[in-house]
Amino acid sequence: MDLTDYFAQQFPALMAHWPTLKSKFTAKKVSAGTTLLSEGDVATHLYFIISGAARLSHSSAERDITLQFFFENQIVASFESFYLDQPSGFALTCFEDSELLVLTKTDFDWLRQTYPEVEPEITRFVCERFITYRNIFFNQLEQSPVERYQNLVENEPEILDRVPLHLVASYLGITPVSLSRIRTRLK
Amino acid sequence: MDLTDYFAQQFPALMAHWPTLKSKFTAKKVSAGTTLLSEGDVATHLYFIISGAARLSHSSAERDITLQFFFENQIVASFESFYLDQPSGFALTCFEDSELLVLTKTDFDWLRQTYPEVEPEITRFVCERFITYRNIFFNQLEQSPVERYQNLVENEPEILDRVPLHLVASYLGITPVSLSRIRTRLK
DNA sequence: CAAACGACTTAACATATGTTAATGCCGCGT
DNA sequence: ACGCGGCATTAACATATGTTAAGTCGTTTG
Repeated sequence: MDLTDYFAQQFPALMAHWPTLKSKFTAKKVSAGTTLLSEGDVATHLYFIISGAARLSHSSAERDITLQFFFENQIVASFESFYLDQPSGFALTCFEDSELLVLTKTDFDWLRQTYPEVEPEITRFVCERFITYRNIFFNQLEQSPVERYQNLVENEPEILDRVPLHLVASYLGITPVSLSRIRTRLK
Repeated sequence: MDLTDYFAQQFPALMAHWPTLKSKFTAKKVSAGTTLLSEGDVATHLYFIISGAARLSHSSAERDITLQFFFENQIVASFESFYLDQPSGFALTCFEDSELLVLTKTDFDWLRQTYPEVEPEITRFVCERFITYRNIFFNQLEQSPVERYQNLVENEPEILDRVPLHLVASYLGITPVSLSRIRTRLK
């Protein structure tokens, strides 16, 4: 799946304007550790990951929680911030060297206004994002760390292959020490 | 604040059609313990609380979590289910004898279609609900039970006055036993 | 090439929570 | 009036987690 496949799937009506849309994306290379968006800032860019990996996270005094990982051929942004022009509750960081395609909010808004027929697709996409967030939080609330780890092994093994364990721990909402204990316990 | 004040505040454009809107509401009395919406069902009604109290909750095998309490002069529903026609992730239950005004989804949709100028207000309202949920979940994730209890005492003392402690515990994401210990510790 | 750094594991300790169970209190209904 | 049930508190116990610290291994870097 490449960028065109992604858009064809997520935004069929928008895809009709692909030539225009395509020209709005600009390429960008960043090194591991680059922050694309800080918590509290309003998102002004949307990214498509050509190669590399990013994480959406939320930090407090005590913890650093990863909400989601993003890899090749995925769109990533703090969508609710990008869409609503609200300060983001999440930070967005590349944890591998990455190649990105970037779409500015200005171009995005221009597309929305120019092609109003895509509006429902965008609304639907944002609503689905919110539902996704809700499900992520439900998992955190209703499952134990062990259960969450087992789910990860079952359903998202690619994350374990690719993401350093201390970030996996933050994804599970526990410390790296605790994750290590869980892994030995389950051996 | 009564129902008209509430609508004037939340939906000024909708309020212009108040006489029509008013006639769509029907009164309903329910006794404590009545479930207005079960988890997994699609919300077909919106409620305005004249008197009494309700809670929005999510149950799993292990826990029963209260996300929010609602009292007099508040609109309550599983908004994301009502708006998106999706199965609700939450149950809605009255935990006191309550008098309600009820608006059906059918009438709600009729209002939306008849007065399209209110659509942005509704979208905004739903987005704000999502942001509210996000903040509730953030609190659960980043604060300790003791901190959450202290926040409650500080910012929502009316809940402690009115809600039985075992429900307060479910609101804090802990067991009644643990809440009781926290309270004695803080004395 | 050696040192430094990052990632991961393991151990030891303190602590808070869940669980289960017993007790007391209060209100409600028969 | 009496008894039952729901609610809250308290105690005892098991357990998982966080914290701190130490140690290993591998890679990067000067």
